[in-house]
This record gives sequence, C-alpha cells and structure tokens, in this order.
Amino acid sequence: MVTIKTIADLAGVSPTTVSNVIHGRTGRVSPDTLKKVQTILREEHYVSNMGAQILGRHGSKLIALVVAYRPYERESLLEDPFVSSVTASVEQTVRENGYFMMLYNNPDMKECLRMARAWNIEGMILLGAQREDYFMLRTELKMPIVSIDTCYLPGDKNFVNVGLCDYEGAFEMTEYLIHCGHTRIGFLALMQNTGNRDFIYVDGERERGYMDAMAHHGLKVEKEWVTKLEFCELDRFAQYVRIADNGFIGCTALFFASDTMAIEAMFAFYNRGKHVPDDISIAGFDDSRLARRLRPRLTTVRQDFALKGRRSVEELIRLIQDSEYSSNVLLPVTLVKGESVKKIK
Amino acid sequence: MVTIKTIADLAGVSPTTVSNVIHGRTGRVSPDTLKKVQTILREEHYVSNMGAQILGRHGSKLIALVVAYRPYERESLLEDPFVSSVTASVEQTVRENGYFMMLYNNPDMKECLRMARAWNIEGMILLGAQREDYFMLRTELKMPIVSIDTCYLPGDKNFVNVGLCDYEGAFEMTEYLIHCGHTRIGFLALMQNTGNRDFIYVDGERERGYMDAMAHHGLKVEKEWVTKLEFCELDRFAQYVRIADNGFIGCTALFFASDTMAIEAMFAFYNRGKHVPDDISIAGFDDSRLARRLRPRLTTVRQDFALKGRRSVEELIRLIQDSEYSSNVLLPVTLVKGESVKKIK
DNA sequence: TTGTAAGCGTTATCAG
DNA sequence: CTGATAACGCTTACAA
Repeated sequence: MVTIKTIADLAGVSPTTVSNVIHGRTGRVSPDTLKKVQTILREEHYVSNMGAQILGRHGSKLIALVVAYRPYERESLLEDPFVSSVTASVEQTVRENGYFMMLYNNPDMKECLRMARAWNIEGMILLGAQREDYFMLRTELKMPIVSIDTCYLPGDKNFVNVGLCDYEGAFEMTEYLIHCGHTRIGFLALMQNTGNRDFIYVDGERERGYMDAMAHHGLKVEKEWVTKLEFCELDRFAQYVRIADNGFIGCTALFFASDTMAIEAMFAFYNRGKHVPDDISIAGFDDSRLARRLRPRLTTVRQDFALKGRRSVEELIRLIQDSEYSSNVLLPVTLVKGESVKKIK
Repeated sequence: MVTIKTIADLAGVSPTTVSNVIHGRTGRVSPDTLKKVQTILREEHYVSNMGAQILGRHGSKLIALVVAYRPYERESLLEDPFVSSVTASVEQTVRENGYFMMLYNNPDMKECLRMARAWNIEGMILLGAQREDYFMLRTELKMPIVSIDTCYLPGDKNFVNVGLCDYEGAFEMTEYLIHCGHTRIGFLALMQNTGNRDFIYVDGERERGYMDAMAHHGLKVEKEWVTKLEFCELDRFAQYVRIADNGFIGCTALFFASDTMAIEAMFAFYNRGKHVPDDISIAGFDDSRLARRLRPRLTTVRQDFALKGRRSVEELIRLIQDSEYSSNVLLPVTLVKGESVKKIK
C-alpha cells in the first residue's frame, strides 16, 4: 500500500511535507520539493486512506443517502422511479463535489443513527422521513441533514428541506380541469400504511390544493370523490375496477396524486372497456418517464426529479459550510396538457 | 463521542477488556465484567468507529456497488428499472449481512480503482463492465469482485459472475414463436455505443439463442431481420415508425432483446395505427414491472432482478471467505406467454 | 522551509 | 482473567 510515508521516503522528505503538498499548502514548501513530491505522488498513484482521514478528524468525505420510506409489498422502494431518479442525481452530485455516497435504505431511525455515528458521515440526505424523524436525527447527531419532500409545520425552525410546490401544482391542475368544463372532479391518493395522517407525505398538500381550487370556483366536493387508494397493488386494481363499474364515483375527471396510480388506473379502466379520455378524463402528478412515453399523453404536473436530488446535495453542502443555514426550498412545477383530459361542452 | 475508552473508564476496566467483550471473546473475560461492560455498552449506545476499524486492518465492512454502464442521453443509468432493482436488492442483502454499501456510478475504471483503495473496501459488485475491466480491477486490487451480466470467453479462469441463461431463454422464446406458426421472425437489440462488438453485453448471447433456434428449425434468417436499434431514444422511435411503415421488415413476429424496447415499439406501432398482436406479434425479454402491468400482456422471458442482486452479494461473501472461489452462476429464466403474440394458421 | 511527535479509536501481542 | 503498548495512516502544533 502506498502511504504518505512511502512517498516521503521516495522523495527524501518528511511525511509533513508530503501532507502539505497534498493539501496545496504551497506556502510551506519550496517550489523544488513541491514539484518533486507531486511527481512521485502521481507516479505512485497515491490515494489517501479514508480510514485515517476519518480518524484524523479531517472529515470523512462521506454523505449518506438515507431512504426511510417503509417498504410496501415485497418490492423495495429503491425501485420506485422517483426514488431511483433522486438516488441517481444525488450520487452524481455528491461525486462531482468530491464526496462519496453511502446508500442506506432503512426506515429504522435507530439504525440510521448507528450508521451515521459509525462512519462519521459529514452529512445526510433524508428521503421519505417525517419531520419528527428529521428533528430527532439532527438533535442526536448534531450533523447537517437535508430532507427531501418532508412536510413541516408552520412553527418549525432550523431545518433544510427540498420540496415542491405541491399545493400550487394541484391547485393549478384542478383549475385547468375546471376550465376544461369539468365540475365533478375526483381526487385519489395513496393512503398511509402507518395510519396517523390521512394521506401520505406530500399528498396531503396536493389534496389541499385540490380542495381550495374547487372551493375557489364554488364547486362542492362530494365525500366519495376524495378517495384513499389501497397500499397493496392488487387491492388497488380491484378498487379501480369498482370505480370504473360504478360510473367513476359520479365524476367526469379523476385527478390522481401520482402518475403511477393514474397510469395503473388507465390500464385497469381499459380492461373494463372504458377508454381515456372518451369515458373518463384522467390527470396525474409528477410527469414520470413512463407518462411521457405513454399514449394518450397523460395530463399531469411536471416536477424535475433530477433537480430535486441535485439541489438537495447543494443545500447540504451549504449546510456543511454554515451550520446555521436554514431553508425550505420549494421547486417549481409545470402543467403538462396531454390528451388524457377531454374538454367537455 | 462514545469510544472504547469511555466505556472502559465507566466500567473501570481497560480498553482491551472492552474490546474483548465487544468481540465475544468470552473466554478471556470473567462473567461479572462481561455483564457489567455489556450493560454499559448498551446504555451508552456504543458504536464502533469505522475509521479506526479500517485503519486497524480489521475490515472496512464496506462493499461497493460499481455501476459502470456508460450513460446514454441525459438520464443516468441508475434510473433504469433493471439497475435500480439490482441496486435495491444488493443494498438490502449487503445490509442484512452486516456490511455497508457504497454506491459508485462511474464508467471510469481508474476512478473506481482510487475509490476502492481509498476506502479499503472488502469487495465489489461490478455492474455493466466488460471482462477486460473485471480482470484489470482484480489484478490491480487483489480484492474479491463479482460481476453481474458480464460476458466471458471460453478460456477465462478465476472470475465470479452472476448472469442469466440468456442463450437458453432466447432459444426457447424463438422456438415458442415458431410453434405459434411464425416463420418470419425478427430480432432487435440495442447497438453498442462504444462500437467494438455487435450487440451490447448480454444481447449477443440472446442473438445467438435466436439464430440457433431458427437454424434448428430449418428457418432462414434474412439479413434485415436482425436489427440494431439506435442508442438515442428519439432515433429509436423514428426507427420503429420506419419498421411499421415498411411492413415490419417482412416479419410476422418481432423478438426484442429487452422489454423496454418491446414496449416502446408497441406504443410507436399503435401511433401508426398498427395493433399488437393483430398486425404484428411482439415478444420481449426480462418481464419488467411495466411489462407485467401492460395490456396486451407482453410475451417475454422472465428473469428475477432481485435474485440477481441478492445472489451476487452471496457470491461475493463466499469469495471474501475463500479467495480461490471461482464461479459463473447462470440464473434460470421462464417463458411468459402473453397476448402480444398471436398464433397464426 | 522542513521535520518531530502526539493524537485520532481500535485491535493484537504479549506480559502480568 | 486483565492490562499496557505498539501499530494502522494521516494531520497538526510546535520545534528546528
């Protein structure tokens, strides 16, 4: 193994000098020694030992991406298109900034604590956690943490989160559907599998946007229009079939809080002989890769997955540099008008 | 920070004793001290410092998943359904075995070398690399490495790879299409973007299976039936349109080396007013999540993504324990008969 | 400008 | 059964 000592011996200088060269402290090294050492470093393919780095309190250069969503069914959440896109852009941005990324997919916060402490990580990106988890981790670890898509309460202070204009996006979409002539519009989102809140994570915000837009246009929302979708995929398909067979719960348009569910429903409806948009108009949220490809083109609210990942790393690095930094970034969304929504009248 | 010394002081014993307790060397500790130290360890939430662990050459407990596919277009490969499924199951298995996972998505092998050396990783899972890369890394690093889906040559020795019965799967699928009455069958796969081999990675094997099955049934393969698909998605769509407009290059069935492309083509054909399976029969390979959901159900060759990831970690752990271990695991595949293939005559 | 030495947390060796 | 000590590779305060 090539260590600083190896280099020092080869160059006939002390380890300190080598260290100074490595860290660009050119003021403390003569031009001659500098060149000589730099050459040898390159020749010997010197790589700093991260174990020693961690120990020598010079920062572990390690950032953990903690995916805290509870898995449902047998598939891991990392396979989810949203999660995998965010993972990809986090990994890339972390690497481009000279850090390394540890991927840790575990909803058990105690285990996350252990991991963070064991590795002396410099920061954490937290995906799919509740605000309580965030504050607990920050208190325990005293370490920069950026959450993605976590919902905070009005009084919350001292957190960094990267989220989305979920409320605005849903509001805009609902208004668009109304402008297309729809007045009987359903809202469908996944139900929580833990059970302490109505809708999952950001879906609550999206529901608010929908409700407010309806109210704003003087439209009454029937109770059965706001539908909680089952967690299990098979159950959900049964639900779609029931909805299709029961006249779409009296609606002419259905607004799904996520493209995944919107597309599932399109397939299920198709199998019951119902066509989009002739029999029912469908809108989604996210503008996932699949939605972009599918025909009829899904009407949806576009968010930039990759930007979310990239931005969260940038926020984290800022927090690493300034531990007082606090911010709730809400990334913009765009309405995408596809053929899955029919104008009526 | 809670260190071994903290615990030692609290328990009134030496660091060595604490270390012995931690490592279950019960023979060297009196029952009393054992209990006392164990209690304090728990109370203080002691976590071993991995930096020191690495330095003390006691194993870093770190496994790197290196994703070496070259990115195409602007999307990262980590977003690919196959890659993200494998990532998910690798992460899970690594964690379940008491290791940690570093995710490193970089086709630059020099950089991978640096990473592996810097972190003293105990092993590497290599996804999307060529055999030359594999052998180079093993020679340079002298470290356990398991490749996934890398194709080796007959004479190759001393490697561990987890692959698939690609040849057999393609052979079986082609035979099935023939049994359905098709004699004019096309084979379509992505072309390499580096350009030193005909088809990408495992697709070469799948092509061989197709060719051999055709020959075995005395069917001649026209040159234009074996089609290289463009790397860029947009170009590919233009290609599909051309194929649809030109009578499907004279075929009644098209066998795509991957579901992704099969499904893309289905959409493209649909947009040109051609329907599956009435106008053209389509078969894929992988049985991706999406294929399972889509209607008409895609006829395809099922492989188990999660198993591939899990198995590769298991193989890696075996290789860590026995550095002489060598193996080329070929996981089985199953034919899935959907409605995307029509029986003719 | 360069070098020496202590310290980071852990483990292995060896002595008591 | 228990403990002192050296070693792992690197950084940094301080000495030369």
